[in-house]
Amino acid sequence: MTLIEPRTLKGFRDFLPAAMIPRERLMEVARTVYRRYGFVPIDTPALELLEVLTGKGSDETDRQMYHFIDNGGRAVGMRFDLTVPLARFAAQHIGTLGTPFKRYHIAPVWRGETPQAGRFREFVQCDFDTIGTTGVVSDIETALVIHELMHEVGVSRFQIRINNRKVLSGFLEKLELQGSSTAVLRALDKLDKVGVEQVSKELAQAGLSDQQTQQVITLSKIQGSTSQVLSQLDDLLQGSEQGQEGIERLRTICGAMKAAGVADEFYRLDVSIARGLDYYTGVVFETTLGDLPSIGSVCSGGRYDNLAGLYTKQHLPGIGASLGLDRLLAALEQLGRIPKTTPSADIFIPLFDADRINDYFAMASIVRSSGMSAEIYPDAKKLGQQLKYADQRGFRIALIAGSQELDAGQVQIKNLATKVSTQVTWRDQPDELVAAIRRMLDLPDMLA
RNA sequence: GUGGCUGUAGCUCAGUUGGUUAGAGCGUUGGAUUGUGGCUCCGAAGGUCGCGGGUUCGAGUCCCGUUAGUCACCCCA
Repeated sequence: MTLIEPRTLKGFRDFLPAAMIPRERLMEVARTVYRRYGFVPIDTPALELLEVLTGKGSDETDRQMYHFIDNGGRAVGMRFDLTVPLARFAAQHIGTLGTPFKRYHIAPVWRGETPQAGRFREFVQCDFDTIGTTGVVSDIETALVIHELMHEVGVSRFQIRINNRKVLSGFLEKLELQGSSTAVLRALDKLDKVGVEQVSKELAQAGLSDQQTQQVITLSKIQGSTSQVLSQLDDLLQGSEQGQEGIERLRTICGAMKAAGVADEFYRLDVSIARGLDYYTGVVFETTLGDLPSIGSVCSGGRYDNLAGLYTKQHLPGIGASLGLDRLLAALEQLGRIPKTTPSADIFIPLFDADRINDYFAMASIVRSSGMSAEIYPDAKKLGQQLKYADQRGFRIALIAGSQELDAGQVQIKNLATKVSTQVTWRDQPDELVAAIRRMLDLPDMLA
């Protein structure tokens, strides 16, 4: 019989424990931060009817979507983000949920695009959105959540770049360029990457006159402290009601961030941030890592006017952002920030004497009820080999007991890092065992 | 979807102008007088050189195709 070569699909990956542990940690961090701000969890199916998913999508997302005909003849697609499912979800349930509604959603999505570093065909997004309100408080909260997420994850250098689509639209309106807004925004979005010259060329190709191009470039060159940027924008957008509205909101957001204790280095007003997606209408965010900008944005989002217009007549404005968990993880890995050792439990119990498994299980049970984790080695191998395993897995304490100790109701508690060990009588006094382990863990680490 | 680079053991790589049975380190595994690990020493397993075709007396090495990774475009988390 010929063997089937075991492999995963292009852009799809397995996760070994060493990768899965930090991955779960990251999800836990995201959950904790979201809950801290009053967001509640939801989940939706991986598969949706194709018409639900393609409704709003651009040609690009349609092309990247996995879809097929199911056994009942229905056209079905796999979700490529969490926002479209949210829109459908909101249209169906907002009546019972009420507004404002703040939810988070941590789940995998699928896109059939060419994989690259930090870009996969199956990846987890951690979305959070506030729907049913246009209040600036939600804008501020979104920025604060992003800021807190990055901190809690352990990234020390990052920058949340903030812009407002209204500033851009107001500006384009002034130049009578509303029609080519998408092209202009796309060109602006990659200013960082390709430089002024290339962007100018692209703008010219989009049908802008030399003067219009010049104006757009002037706008994109605005930079400096938040107050500097705001005053320059003020000048440039005199007479544009929409533009002034956008500037005012940015001013409020930055002021509140400062008041909330966010240091200047972590955010910046950046007019070139436009985001590709067309449905953003207000504030937009993009977060890049100071130590690895090339991997792109790890957390992006923005405000939209009408989330679920395709599915309901109810008007649902909102704002949200998405943390790219797998991209962030790829970045942390490239930066060497993923710890190598993967401790599976706190306490290791070698199977010293195969005839005394009842004693080992009794001990493990005591340890586990105290809230610590314990593992019993499955084979009665030589003690040295069992300890070697414990050592490699990063266990901190071993409970070693052969028939002699067990007959006396005792066990040896050994700190694997310091090699210090003590003897304790545990039979009929489980608290003694737990206390002795705690004492052992509190001892200063002699090797450190 | 388009183009550039890469693909040798589980991992990181070496492999000379094409020339016998393809190597190293780490890891895995067994042992070093059957109750205590990380070090050391000895031994072992593990490779259809990504896959398929071609050129050649002979291909890991050259050519073509394909697949996967990677980078750029596009798009985006």
